[in-house]
Amino acid sequence: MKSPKPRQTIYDIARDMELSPSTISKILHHTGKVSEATRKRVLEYVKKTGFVANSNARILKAKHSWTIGIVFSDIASFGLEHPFFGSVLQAFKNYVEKKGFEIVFIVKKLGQAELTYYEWCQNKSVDGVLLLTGDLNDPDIIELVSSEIPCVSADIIMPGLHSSMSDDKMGIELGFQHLLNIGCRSIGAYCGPLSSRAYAERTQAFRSLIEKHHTPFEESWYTNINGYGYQNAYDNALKWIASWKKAPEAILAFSDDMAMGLINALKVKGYRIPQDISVIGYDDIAFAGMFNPPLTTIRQNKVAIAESAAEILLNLINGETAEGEEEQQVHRIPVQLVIRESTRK
Amino acid sequence: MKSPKPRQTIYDIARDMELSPSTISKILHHTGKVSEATRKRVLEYVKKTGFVANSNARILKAKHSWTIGIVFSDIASFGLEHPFFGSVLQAFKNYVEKKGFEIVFIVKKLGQAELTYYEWCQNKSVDGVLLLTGDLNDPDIIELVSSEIPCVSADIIMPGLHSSMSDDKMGIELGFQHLLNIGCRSIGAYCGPLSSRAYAERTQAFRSLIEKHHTPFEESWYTNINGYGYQNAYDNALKWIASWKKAPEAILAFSDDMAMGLINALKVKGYRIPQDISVIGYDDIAFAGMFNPPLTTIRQNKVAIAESAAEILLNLINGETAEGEEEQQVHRIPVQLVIRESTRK
DNA sequence: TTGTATGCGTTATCAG
DNA sequence: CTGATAACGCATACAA
Repeated sequence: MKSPKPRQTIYDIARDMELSPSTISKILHHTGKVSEATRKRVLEYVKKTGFVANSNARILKAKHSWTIGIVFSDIASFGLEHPFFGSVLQAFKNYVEKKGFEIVFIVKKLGQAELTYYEWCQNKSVDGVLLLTGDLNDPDIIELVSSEIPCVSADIIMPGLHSSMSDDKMGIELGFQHLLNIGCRSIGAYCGPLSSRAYAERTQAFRSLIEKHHTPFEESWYTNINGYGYQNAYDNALKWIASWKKAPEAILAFSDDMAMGLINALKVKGYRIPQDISVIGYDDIAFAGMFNPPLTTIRQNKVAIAESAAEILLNLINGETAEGEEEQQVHRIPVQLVIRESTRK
Repeated sequence: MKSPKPRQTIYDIARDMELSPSTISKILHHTGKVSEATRKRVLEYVKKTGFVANSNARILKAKHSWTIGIVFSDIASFGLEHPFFGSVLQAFKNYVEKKGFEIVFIVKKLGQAELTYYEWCQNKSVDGVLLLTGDLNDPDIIELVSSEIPCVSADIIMPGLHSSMSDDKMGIELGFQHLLNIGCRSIGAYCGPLSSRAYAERTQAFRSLIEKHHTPFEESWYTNINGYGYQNAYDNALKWIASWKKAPEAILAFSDDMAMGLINALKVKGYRIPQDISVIGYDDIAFAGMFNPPLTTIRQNKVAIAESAAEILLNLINGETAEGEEEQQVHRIPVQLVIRESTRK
């Protein structure tokens, strides 16, 4: 254990340069009037020593932290391992770091004390918040969103909350149309918890397409299950399949892991994919292409979602929101049909 | 945009209670002598208002931050999406949060300034560091590890650096023995970049097993490729397979995504898995069981690795390291053979 | 153009 | 047992 290399302060520099601390500070912040000569001199010295102002002192003084808080409530219970939101977070992180911001996970406790999200953010002087996932009805979320702290979401929609997410109506239409194109007539859907905005919207889009195209439909061809993840999808699919009087020719699964669970359950029940039933997934997670059969799926543009959210948030933070944009924005990012082999030719 | 609810300070409490700020502070920290009566009174009031001391002021004063920095250098370039390290990070986060610590990603810049890892940690008063992945030769890593800041690693081994990782020798032995048990005689290995400690160790273990068991072996049955990820593994596997004079009966792939790439390449080349060639993966990532065929693999205990690393680090931070343990510790976490269907019966 | 004084919110030291 | 005071490192208003 070495002893800490004592960190340089603005006082040290002032002493070394025979100037006052405030002059140094001014130069560092391009503020106030300083002679070109001393500015140059100090800047050189600073560059040489690599001085950077102590972060916590700055934050304390400035009352903001160049930090974005992340709400990643584990409704899906796998947090960072989540195949979709994990990717969005990574892209978001990359983007804001380029702009000089850091990210930090918002938790509900500080040391041993319990705080609400909002209190935590205040306490830490967080500049803005990304709601990656979250429960619309969580009072903590509501408090946070309706506070003065700029928030943006990559998933949920709430009055007054800016957000950026996939065009899910488009996604379901793309999938549905593809199934029609390859000659499937009867189309079912395998859906996750309706408490999730994404699943609710996809369901709505699906039902209106059924109506629009007068596709043969039995109510047992649609189901929404509780819980998340492959295993859960697999277990439920087994029961669902057993409930059919007759199998549909194709199924839209509303996430890739659900599609995988479903397909493996279908196989167990003796169906061949795609010969007997075509299945389309949603997300295009990394594994979709490695699955057997490789999944035809709706690709969400995770990077675009993340960057759009980041841009909105950074504008909000900088007060650069253009005229008329103070109103809630819901950015819809286009999705893309990726045709692989889980749908028949 | 609401106006901020002004945050309560220790002065507000002092005023309300007609006491001095320092008394409040003492009570909050169970330090110094305070009469039981006032202590009770203040504690009640504090609980009622939910006051929590401003984090940045505390850090500034205390010179430490109850924060663990994470080095997640993107040698593998997918960061949070990494199927193995993403899981380890999640488990680590869960563990330290329970103990009242937060995690934060260490970056090489602060605002627009470039810092080394060590400088950044100093600047932020980080209490300790988890090196999740990292390049042994990165001068930044070396500087950090040899500094006074407690560090622990979940992957790399360096003199003086405590670490916690899988028992990879055991893993390869388990896999090798299983292949022997099911009757495979000739065994090859598909390895990733040797600059990674894990791959280097697995290679070593593999080679000594070959010698020990006098297994038939041709040098073309072992290869190590550059780069990471499924696609890379797939592409390289195609070439590798073409280089064989004769195929081995079984292959140890040193990660699950490599196993998947390899298997899919083998299929393209007309081999059946496991009838023609048995393949064992390594990691047991979430998808291993969903793959076709479901992967026989060596399961790394991600949670145990993370928690062991967290415990070591927290002890270091609290100075509770037991006698004799100041020396470098390399905790080896047992792995487990998971038999599925990519190895023949 | 530069320097001084003060406050950000805590905590630790030292009187009272 | 309690309270004033200083200090953490920086940034700003104001004085020189």
